[in-house]
Amino acid sequence: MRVEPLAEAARMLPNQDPAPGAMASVPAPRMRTQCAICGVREACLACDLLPAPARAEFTGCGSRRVARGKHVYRAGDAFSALFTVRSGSCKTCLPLPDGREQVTGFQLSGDLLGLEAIGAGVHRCNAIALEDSRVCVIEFAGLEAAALPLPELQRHLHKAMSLEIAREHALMLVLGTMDAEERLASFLLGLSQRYADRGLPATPLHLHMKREEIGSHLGMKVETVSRALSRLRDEGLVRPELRRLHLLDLAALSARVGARG
Amino acid sequence: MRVEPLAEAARMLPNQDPAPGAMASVPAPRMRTQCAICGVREACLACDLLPAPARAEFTGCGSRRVARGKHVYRAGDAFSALFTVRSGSCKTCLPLPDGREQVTGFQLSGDLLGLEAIGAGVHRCNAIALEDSRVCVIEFAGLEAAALPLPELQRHLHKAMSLEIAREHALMLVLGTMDAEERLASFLLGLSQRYADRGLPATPLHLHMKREEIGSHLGMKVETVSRALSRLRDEGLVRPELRRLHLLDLAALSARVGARG
DNA sequence: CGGTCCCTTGACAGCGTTCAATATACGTGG
DNA sequence: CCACGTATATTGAACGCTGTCAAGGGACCG
Repeated sequence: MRVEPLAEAARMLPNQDPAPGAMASVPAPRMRTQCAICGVREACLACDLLPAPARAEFTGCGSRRVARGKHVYRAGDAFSALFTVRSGSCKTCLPLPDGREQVTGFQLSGDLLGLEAIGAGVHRCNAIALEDSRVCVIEFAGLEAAALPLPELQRHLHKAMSLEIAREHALMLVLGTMDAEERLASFLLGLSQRYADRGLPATPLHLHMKREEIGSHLGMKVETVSRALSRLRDEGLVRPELRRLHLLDLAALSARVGARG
Repeated sequence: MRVEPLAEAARMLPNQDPAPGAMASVPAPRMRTQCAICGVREACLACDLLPAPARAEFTGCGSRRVARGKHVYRAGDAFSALFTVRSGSCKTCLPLPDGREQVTGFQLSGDLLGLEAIGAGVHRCNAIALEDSRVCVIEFAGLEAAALPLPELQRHLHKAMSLEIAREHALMLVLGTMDAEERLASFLLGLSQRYADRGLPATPLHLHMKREEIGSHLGMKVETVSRALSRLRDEGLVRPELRRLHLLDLAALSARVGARG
């Protein structure tokens, strides 16, 4: 069992984060140059943990391109596979009866998609690519079978699911206790941290999602997102350039999240 | 694999719930008269799914009394075991640096506690009994080991975790899109449904938690909870009697949740 | 019986939503 | 390459809901 993801997980959780209040995320698996099964760059859940003999048998793993705006899966689809984001990024959103949607999360490379569907056997949210992306398809039946003789793989799956739960607890805290500026600061710090985890520059960060999608994720309207962003800009904490955003003062952003982080 | 929990899970999720908008919950396992291992009434995760031979070896399961207001575990505790509520009820809450708390959930009999700690190896929230309760202690190392040769047990665990994730997505929707009355109506409908799942009368329901705890869970202040409750009372939808609450019009409550459920 | 905790209600202020207008970026087709 | 239309982002003004502050009543416990 690699230990880095655990350490990252601990850091990302409330009260222990170096950037207090930053929204927790499922830590990215340490990147490798190539997936042993799919032959695509970077590692994924199954590829990374299956020992060589099992890998040869585990054929339920393949990669798939997803163009910007296209679905990885739709609410209502029967559940059969998990996905990991290999490159690009996605959003997951619960559809509402009136046509609106609640964005439940944004996924960067290495993040898992579809964990919410194992229990019911049906996907409950839409997963949509925010940019041209590539996902790894992991047949869940095969994964479960492969995990039976492999404690390491089983533990990895359990941890990924548990971290997702912890991440959502942190988001509940954001939605339940913070005002607009705090929510936005928390979101930006978390995103920056996740970029850094992946070896990308933590600033400037490229926002692949619309303001409206950020708002849906944070429980705010577009106008409120824009206004909060403008206030953070006026205070010298960030420099927004549409989809590009410079973080100018991480400490001040953390302080802005304050006692609620 | 029993099928009832699956059906229940599907019902509890957005867009498919018989009480639209009711907050989703992890369905209670179908009750049995006695746990085969602990000898306590009702079944639990491990007890119910371990075949007889494995059961004899699995000693990491025992029950524990928890008095009202006492902790099942505390934030910061090392993770070693999951818990199921056998009787009574609990709350889980994320502590905030300033001493306040965010209630992440209420657990009734049959519900699992501690799933959020598997990933980090450390509990991130407090679990506190709302009334004199009894919990079943399930050593996680033993459970994982026991699950290795048992696909059924493994799947059960995966489903429980996945349903927890789906439940929290639904709560994010509540926190992100609903106003005070809708949140409260959704909460009460969900609670009523969970009581019914356990064979208890769906109304009147006994609220073991304080208004303040309901508020923390729903992202509202005590006064707002009280006011929203009074409005629902004035409209003839509920009849509150302090900790006792009659649901007078389920259909109207569902309608109140409206298009957002 | 007194004290504390919990719940409810009122008045007011503040923040976020709503409605509206404007500006800018992007995509499409000429 | 330019022109146009659409989508996205920002900003302003007024309204409404929820938070805040304050007071009072009632249940439970020692």
